[in-house]
Parts: sequence; C-alpha cells; structure tokens
Amino acid sequence: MANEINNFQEIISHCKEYGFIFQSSELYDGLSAVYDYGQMGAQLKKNLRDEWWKSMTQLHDNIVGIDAAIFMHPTVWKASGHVDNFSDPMIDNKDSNKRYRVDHLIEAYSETLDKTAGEAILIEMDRLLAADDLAGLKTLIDNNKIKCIISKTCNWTDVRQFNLMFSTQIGSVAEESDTIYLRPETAQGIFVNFLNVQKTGRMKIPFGIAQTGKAFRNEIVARQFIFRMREFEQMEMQFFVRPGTQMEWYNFWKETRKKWHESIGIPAEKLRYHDHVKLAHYADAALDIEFEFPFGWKELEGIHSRTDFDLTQHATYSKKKIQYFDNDLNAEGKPYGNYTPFVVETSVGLDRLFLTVISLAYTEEKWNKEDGTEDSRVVMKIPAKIAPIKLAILPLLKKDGLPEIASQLMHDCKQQFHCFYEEKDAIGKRYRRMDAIGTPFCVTIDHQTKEDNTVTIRYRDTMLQERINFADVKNLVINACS
RNA sequence: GCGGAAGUAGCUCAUUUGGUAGAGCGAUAGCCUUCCAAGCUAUAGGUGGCCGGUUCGAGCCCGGUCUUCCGCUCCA
Repeated sequence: MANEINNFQEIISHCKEYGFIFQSSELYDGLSAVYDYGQMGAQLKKNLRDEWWKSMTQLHDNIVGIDAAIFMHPTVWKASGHVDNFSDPMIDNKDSNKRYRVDHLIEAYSETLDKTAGEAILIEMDRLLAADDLAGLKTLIDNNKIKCIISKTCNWTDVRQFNLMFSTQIGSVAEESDTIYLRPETAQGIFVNFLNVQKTGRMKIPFGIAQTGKAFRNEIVARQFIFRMREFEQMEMQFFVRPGTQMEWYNFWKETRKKWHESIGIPAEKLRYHDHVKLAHYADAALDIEFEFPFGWKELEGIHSRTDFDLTQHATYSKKKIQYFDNDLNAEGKPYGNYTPFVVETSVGLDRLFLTVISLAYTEEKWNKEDGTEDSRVVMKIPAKIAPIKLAILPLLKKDGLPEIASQLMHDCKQQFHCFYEEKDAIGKRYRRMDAIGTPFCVTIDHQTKEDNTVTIRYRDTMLQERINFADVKNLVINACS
C-alpha cells in the first residue's frame, strides 16, 4: 500500500505535467480544494460525461435529461433539510480534538446547574445565537469554565460558523436582497421539476430524470486531490416509481450502475458495494458503489432509495400538490390512482470517476532494449472510447511529401474523432508523448506509404505496430472507440 | 479544524557556518535522421511562495500569511 500512496503522488504530478488537472488559481498560490481541468482533462471529463449521458438518456426510453440552474429558491433548501442540518456554530477542544455544536455544549452544561442558573445561561445563549455573536458565545463558555467531557479541559478554539452551503445575495440592493445558496447537490433541481417534466414529456411511471452539473460544498477539510472538492460535478438520475416497488428498482439500479462502470473499463474486482448501516433521514435503503482508489476503498457512486421524502417536502413547503395519477390496473383491476411517487437515486461524482479512470490508467513500464540498456515509459492506458485524443498522425520525416500525406489523413479523420498532428522530434519521442496523454493509436507515414498506400499503426498498450492500408485507418479507430 | 513537516526554473534537485543563484531533464527554434525519450547548435525561463522584521548585507535567522504533504478529526 505504501507504494500505491507514492504512486498516487506521481499520478497527481503527471496530471499537472500533461495538462489534465491544475490547481485552481495556481498563479496566486492556489485555492484549497478547488481544481481546474486542463486541455487533456477537460476532454477526458467530457467524454466520461457523454458516455454517462448517452447510457442514461439515449439508451433508456423512459429517462430524460434536464439541466437545472445552480441557483434555486431559498425555500428549496429548507424543504430539503440542508439549511437546518448544515449550518451551526461549532467549537473545538484543542486537547481532545473533539468538535461540539455550541448549543449542544452549553445545553449539556446547563443541565448540571440548578434550575435558575441553568435557565439564565440558556436565555443568554439564545440571545447570542440570535445575534450571531460568536465571540460572545466563546466568552460565555470561558466565563462558565465549561469543560470538554473527554479531555476535561477548557482549552477551546474560537467559535466558528460552519455552513456546508455557500451563500450569496440575490438582488443588488443589500437590504432588500435574499440570501441564496449555491446548490449543495443537484438532486433538488430534478425534484422541483418533477411535474414539469412529467406533464410536458407525458412521462409514465416508472421513469427517470437525469442531470449532470456542478454542486458546491464548503467542506471543512478537503484532501485527496480531486476526490473531495468544494466545487464538483455530479451525474445523477432520479427514478420515480410506484410506492412499494422501490426495492425492486433499487436492486435494478444497483446492478445496472455497477455494470456500467465495468463497461468503461473498470475491473469488477476493483468495485464493490457498501451498504449504509446508518441511513440518512430521507432514505429507506442506501449503498455506495466503492472503488479501490490508491488511498483505499472509497465511494464512487451512491444508490439511494429516497422514498417520497423529497416530493412530499416540496409539496408541503410550496403548498402545491405533487402527485401522479397511475392508470395501470392493480390486482383488483382498478387504477392505482393518485400517489406521490417514490424515488430511487443514482448519483456518481464525475470528478471521482475521472480520478478512478486515471488511477487505473497510469502505468510505469520498464524493459531492456535489444542492446541491453534499460528503457522506460509512463503510459496512460485510458480505454479508447474515453481517451481525450484518439489518433496521432505522425509523418516519419518532415520532408519528401510525407507531411502532405499526413495532412490528408488528418483532414479525413478529424470530423469523426479527435486527432493530433505532430512532425517535430524523433518518432520515439513522439510515441512517448502520446503514451503520456493516453492516445491509443499512432499512425506513422513513411516513404513506403507513397508506394503502396500503407501506414504503420502503433498500439499504445502493447507498443506493437503493423502495416495497414491508409484507407482503413479511420474505420479502425472508429470501431475501437465505439 | 488540530498537530507536525515542507515551499529555489515546467520537473528533479544543488548552492558547507548569512555576502545579491547553478546543473540535469524538459520546452522552443534550426540542422541531421527510414519507426520507440538518438545527435549537434542556439534560445527562452527564477524580484528564492507572499508580506514584514533582525542585519552593513537574508534563499539561509525570526514573525505572519498562503499552499502542499503526513497524522488525527469531520463529512456527502
């Protein structure tokens, strides 16, 4: 495992060196836990997103895609529970490293006092909480010598406001403006559009709504490269089902999603299920599909049976009826009628999927050349269908008409897939550069091409090469990438 | 968030106790070259993370700050 941790550092370096991922605002020393995708990374990420989108929407007749805004009405986050669950003043004990919600700490202390003193301190606490007086809360804790139950000390940090949601103001006049949040998850954009999509798309249950997009969480700590970021991209699908059938669909999506990961080249033995023991307030079943990252098994995708919690909450807060009329006949021959659908959610982190793909792809190879000296390379064995660049077109020499033939091939292929043209440097160096960015195929045009219209195609993973007809190159790549 | 360590060219690293920075690789341009990081020539690139202090003088000492790494903690 120690080797794999080191290897992870090398993967991160490689990502920067070859234009996959840069730290955000690196020019200004960077912004913690925020990353930019570079020229190679953006294309790879887009390819992954496209594969997911196609598998969800194009290949399922009963799933449609939407693209909801990042800004949503503030009440959405009250209905979803995020406002209540994700913002509290907290304090840490420096000796035990234990973190407390300030109100819990003071309430616990008040119970150790007699009734009058206990009530007095709670009244004071409520006043300070209402005034957002964090320094006052700290003073209150200090003055009463409230101790940590673990370390028994009063060695406290300052009181700090933790809010996992990013907030900003909408409306340009500060006094009249409302606080709104950058969405901490994309799911709510689907729930609030449930009726719109169901009615305009004439969708019949069971059906799904898919969406990809950015979400934002003000994480307390954020580490492990792009595994946990403040700004990240989710690809998720909410599948609406008849109440009582949710477990059936939960199991269906559990299987389907794992198979999809395998279909983009993730080995089955690197994936596993992890059932949640402690369920979130909205779920009646939940599991993670975990991947064995270089730093251990971690969640890649979540499958949650969310019951009718979300739609019911939005119905309550919006005071609108959110129901579906089911004309299908039940066992007694009568329509199932009106009900609030249950939801099975699949939610995969696109950045985590990206990290999965590159950690699997990154390979260091060493071997002995014919003259006995050692040779080596770093190769990104990214599956052809998601590789950022599919084909490199390399004239062996930049003279004798070879670049002209290469340009012709470039012209023929670039409408179909992403090609890269290079005539600088020795051929071996160009192959290595293509290995480093994961280009699965290189085609070299040489003098023989002029005689018999064949070219050398060189395969990234095996480094083997063979001669094929100039005219067959395009279809070979298209077939390999489909 | 807490504790520890680190930050010199794109990368890997030098610069012996304080005296205004070098190498290899890489990159770019050219020459040469018939298939796996070849050779030759030239060029670019660093206010030593940033701010402040001590000193005649700071990459080196001190403080702060930012970022990263390691351990703990927290979390979808």
